[in-house]
Amino acid sequence: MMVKEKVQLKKIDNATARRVTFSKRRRGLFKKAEELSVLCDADVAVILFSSSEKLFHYSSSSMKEVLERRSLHSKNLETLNQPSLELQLVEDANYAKLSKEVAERTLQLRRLRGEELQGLSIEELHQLEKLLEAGLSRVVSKKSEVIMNEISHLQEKELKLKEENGKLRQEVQSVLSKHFSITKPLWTRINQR
Amino acid sequence: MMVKEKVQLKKIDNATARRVTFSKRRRGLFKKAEELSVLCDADVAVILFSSSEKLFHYSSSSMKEVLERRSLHSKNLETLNQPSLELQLVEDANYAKLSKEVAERTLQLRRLRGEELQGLSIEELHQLEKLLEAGLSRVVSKKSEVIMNEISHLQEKELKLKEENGKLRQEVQSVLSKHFSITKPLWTRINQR
DNA sequence: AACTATTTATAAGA
DNA sequence: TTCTTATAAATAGTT
Repeated sequence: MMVKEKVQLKKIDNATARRVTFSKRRRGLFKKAEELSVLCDADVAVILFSSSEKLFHYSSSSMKEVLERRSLHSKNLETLNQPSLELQLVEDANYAKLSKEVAERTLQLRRLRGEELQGLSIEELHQLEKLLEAGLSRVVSKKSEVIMNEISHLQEKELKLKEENGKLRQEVQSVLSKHFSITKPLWTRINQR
Repeated sequence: MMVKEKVQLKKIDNATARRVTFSKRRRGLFKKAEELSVLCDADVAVILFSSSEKLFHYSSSSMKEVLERRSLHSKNLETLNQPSLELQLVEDANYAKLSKEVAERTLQLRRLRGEELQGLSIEELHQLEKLLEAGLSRVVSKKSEVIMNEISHLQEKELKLKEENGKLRQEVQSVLSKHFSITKPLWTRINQR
């Protein structure tokens, strides 16, 4: 169909449809921006990020000039530590995105700890439960694995030490018995240590 | 006239008409930007200067604070718009901090899901296990609570509906028995519904 | 990417 | 500026 009815102003669920619409409307938006800049002699800049974080931008020729003049100017002045408006916007947008991510992950962590559960539906709580059960099961089995490894490692060590110990005793006994006379009872006491 | 023919893509000569068109198309452009940001989950910023150098801008939520801070700070875009090196460094530090936080939370989330467990000590695995058990217990009990609430809510509804139903049957029975003669067996059948 | 029925934007007039 | 309305332009869903 072709625009059968008003489009609902909400995020398009289907990812493919969303990408197509983004592409079409982006071109439309840039075109409108261009027309506005020409018809009304205005300076226009449009900067946008797709949901996949890809950057697109349009700027009218005079806006470009302004931006470029500015960054050239600042380069001439001193170091190049002053980013262009455009670049700055990109960085700022990234910053905002990061903040959002921190907030999202923090909330999810709190929920996994069993906090902030008010308002969740039964289905959402169920999902959380499944996630926790799966995680718990993996953690427990990893813990067992590590513990078993540790135990067998210690057992090996013990064995080696016992062997060394035995050898040392034999050497000491053979050396001492050559040069000194030591009674059997003394050997018994030494070997008890 | 009302758009009798295609509009020529050139600067509008008449100053009044140009201002009017600027105002109308500016609103149109901002609307399109808003729609794009909502429909496609994109971040959008539009900045424009009228031919009289007046500043206008639109930005979707995640770019908003940024752009607004900027335009407040630098009413005077030509001169005072560049942050100091010092300020820039502070911002960079904040950015680095945020990145680190995102990374930390992401790792912790993955570990709670039972991923990325290699290299953890027995004690750390044990802590993780305790955390998951505590979270699971809280989530399960919250789920029970929500389910019990839902059930008692539904039971209340059921009760009300049954009461209403009973009243309606009585009314119908009383009206009908006044004006018609209906046998007991028929009532029994009706009441079985 | 092209098509097209609809919706949406908007130029000029009031 | 705002409203109206005829017309141009954009575009959603399909091919």
